[in-house]
Amino acid sequence: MSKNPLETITLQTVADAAGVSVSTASRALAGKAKSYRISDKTEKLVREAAERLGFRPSRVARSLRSQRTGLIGVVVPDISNPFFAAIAKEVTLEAEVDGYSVLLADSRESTETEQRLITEFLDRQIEALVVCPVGTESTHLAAADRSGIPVVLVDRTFPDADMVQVTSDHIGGAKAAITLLLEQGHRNIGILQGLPKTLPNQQRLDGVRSTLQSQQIPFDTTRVAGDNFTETSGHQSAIEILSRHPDTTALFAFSTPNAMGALRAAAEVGLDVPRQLSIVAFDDAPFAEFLKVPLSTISQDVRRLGTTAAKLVSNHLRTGKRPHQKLHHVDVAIIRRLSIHEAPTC
Amino acid sequence: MSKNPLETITLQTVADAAGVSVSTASRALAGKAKSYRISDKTEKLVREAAERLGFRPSRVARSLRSQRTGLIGVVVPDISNPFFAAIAKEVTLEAEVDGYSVLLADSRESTETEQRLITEFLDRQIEALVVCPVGTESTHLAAADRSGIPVVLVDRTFPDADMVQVTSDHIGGAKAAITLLLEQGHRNIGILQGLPKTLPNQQRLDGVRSTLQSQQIPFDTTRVAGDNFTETSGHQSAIEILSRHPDTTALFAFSTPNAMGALRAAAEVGLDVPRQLSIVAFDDAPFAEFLKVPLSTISQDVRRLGTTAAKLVSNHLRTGKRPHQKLHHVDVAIIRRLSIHEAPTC
DNA sequence: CTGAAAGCGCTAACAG
DNA sequence: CTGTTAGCGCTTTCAG
Repeated sequence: MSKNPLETITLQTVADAAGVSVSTASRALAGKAKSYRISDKTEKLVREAAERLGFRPSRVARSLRSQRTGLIGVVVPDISNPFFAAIAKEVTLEAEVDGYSVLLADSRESTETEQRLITEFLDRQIEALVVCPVGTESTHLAAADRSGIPVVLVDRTFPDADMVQVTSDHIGGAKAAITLLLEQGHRNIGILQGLPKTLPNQQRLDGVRSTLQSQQIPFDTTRVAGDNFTETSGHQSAIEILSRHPDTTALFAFSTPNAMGALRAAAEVGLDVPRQLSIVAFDDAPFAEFLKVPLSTISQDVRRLGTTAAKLVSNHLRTGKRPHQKLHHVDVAIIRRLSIHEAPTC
Repeated sequence: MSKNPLETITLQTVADAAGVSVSTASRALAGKAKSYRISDKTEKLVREAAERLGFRPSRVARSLRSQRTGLIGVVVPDISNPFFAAIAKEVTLEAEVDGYSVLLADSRESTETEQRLITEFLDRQIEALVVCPVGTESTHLAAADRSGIPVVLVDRTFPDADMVQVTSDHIGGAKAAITLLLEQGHRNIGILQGLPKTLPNQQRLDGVRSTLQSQQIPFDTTRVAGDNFTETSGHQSAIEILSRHPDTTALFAFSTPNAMGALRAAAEVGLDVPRQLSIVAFDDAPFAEFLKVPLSTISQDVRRLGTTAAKLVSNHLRTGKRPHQKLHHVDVAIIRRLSIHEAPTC
């Protein structure tokens, strides 16, 4: 081990090289030469020494001293899911602008893991936290919130938690989807739901229910199936609903994968989409229009969700004030493609 | 500001509460009670005090003292791209197992940004770096490599840089794609390439060239077009090749978006896929089988790329030894779907 | 078995 | 205009 101990260039090294004290070196490099009335000559001396030696101040030491790490924590259930990746992207870019770095963690859809990861991040003195929570328990999040740092919840929110939250207009989106189907004469609509426990799922169900009831159409819970936002769940629940209710003429899938599963199921059962079976899905995907049956979607503005969260965090960080508005809704867009067809008149 | 200064629970607080010195408290909590022969009673006292006060050791202080941050940097060109997101995911999960956290950054396909981000990460004393580099310049990466920490390059690698690199078998994949087409009687094959400067692109071209030549078929560079891995590039280059060489019966697209663009072009020109025009694409996508024309693909094992990189890093970190093998190739899978058809006999 | 003290690299209050 | 000193919270000698 011939590791040269001189290898680490510290402020001391620079100060020595410039023939000044560490404090002067620190001030000169921190751009405080003016306010401390350091001579131009000295400043230049220090700057040159630093440059020459390739001095890079240790952010760890700086963090300990200043109690500011410049870190923002981001915790999502699955970073390989494009939806969460997009959110992470926006937060990352916005953070960078303000000189912050992002600590990323993947909770793997586990509340426990999420809790542990957040604790670890707090140990690292993150200055803000953006999380797409898993599950229905929000106490650990509330705890983080009370720790004083900005905390923003995205997507999977908690209606009665007094926290800053950003979410799509799930109720309005579901309403739009159902309205689209009703307009085409559909009355027997199956619902392929995602993770039942999540608020987005519940709100979409609420939207469906209220829209149907406002049209005097009963909301039949046996026409709802599914337990996840996956292709498998979509496939199973489509099979289930279609066999239980052969009169079904339309399906509302709560995610694109759910819709893909439904497409597969329809093909297996021998139903033609959209002539015999219309499909509309929550969530857009870049490939929706290239599908065999271009999919009509209620598209979430993912980037907007991300930028909104990022702005809330950076504003809070800059001003030191919590945002006045707690709940933030981002509009959804209705994208009509071929997968919705007039209801077959039997 | 009634911010209670007692709010931060430090080791000192715990030591005081337990009636011992900070050193004893530190040792008791670090699980070094045995080796320092601390009495069971004292240890319990400290543990209980810590528990009661909700003590959480500051990782910043610990990092400064131990010179170990437990941070791994991950830099990718675009985290919202599922390919890079998958890599980030694997590294994140593996890191977590070893108690590391991941600093994530998005270079936005800019070498400059990448360089700056890496420097910032180095300032934060990351202990390892995983990067999917942008561009053809690898000097800043080599610099990071020389800094002594494990550095692993993924996907966009540099053939002659003496660094640890993980990449798909692009040559073998291209060979497989061309072989598939040759077997179906295709002789006039167009190539829709991606970013020409990147090594994956060059290697795929190499694979195409050598495969054709081994079959005594000339490699005609006028049958190659394209400048990016995007849908737009795929569309334009397909149009270009098809008009320049109307005898083209098959296209090899270097990315899924390239293939999508080709599909669009084919539709515009009035060519039936796959009857009149076969298409095979590098890179798989989860939706490939649901497309109007299910796409045959040479599928990269993205998770494998990620886990390989992650393992290389964690092994290096654990053992302190650089891996013996520098270049790591991950096999590709050939997925036959309907988009390849026998060459039309004219 | 335990405590006192030094120091990781930096910033800032205090003192010229 | 600049230097000395203290201290951020922790770990680890060195002394008992």
